[in-house]
Amino acid sequence: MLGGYLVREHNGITLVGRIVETEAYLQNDPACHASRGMTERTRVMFGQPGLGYIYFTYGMHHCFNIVTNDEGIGEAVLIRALEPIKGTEAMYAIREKAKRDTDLLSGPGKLCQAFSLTRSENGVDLIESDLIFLEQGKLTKSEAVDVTSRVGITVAVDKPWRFFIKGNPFVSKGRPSSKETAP
DNA sequence: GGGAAGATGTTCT
DNA sequence: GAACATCTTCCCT
Repeated sequence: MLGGYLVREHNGITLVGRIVETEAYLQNDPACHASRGMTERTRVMFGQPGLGYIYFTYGMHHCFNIVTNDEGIGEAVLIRALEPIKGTEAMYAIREKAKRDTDLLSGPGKLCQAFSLTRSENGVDLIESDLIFLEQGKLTKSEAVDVTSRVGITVAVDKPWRFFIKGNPFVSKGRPSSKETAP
């Protein structure tokens, strides 16, 4: 999934971002919303692969996931950061706080705001939709994938399920949540 | 430049 | 009523 493109048509403007950072959430993973069974909120995660699962958290932020496993299995990949490719002017207009390109999409809450993804887009079919969909892309020769533990969680912090393009400036600044104790 | 805490609403116990 | 897959601001170094 890293290196692919997320395309969003909004108000007649095309926004494109390249996926540079993701996290995996599996069903038997305590940090995954679906680990405690299906609820009203996590229903989409148990749907067919290719759906977009969007939830609201911390009172002011949305997070965008892509459902990955078969129907009946609650697993998804969180999109944590995108590299702005197209429509950056519209992103700046929405995100007034952003001063540089690296401020626009470098975090799950930021990219949802810039792409205008809210709960009303929850459950969208990324394969059928003309408004939100994915395009294929791949890593260049000089790019490498790095892996760390995940960010912003309090359980299963030792699971190395955060994937990102090594050295890419648009990866979020969040540090892995595993406790790094001095040797 | 970096760490700590506040903001704020939905979901689940 | 507590927790939360975060972002921003404020204050310190």
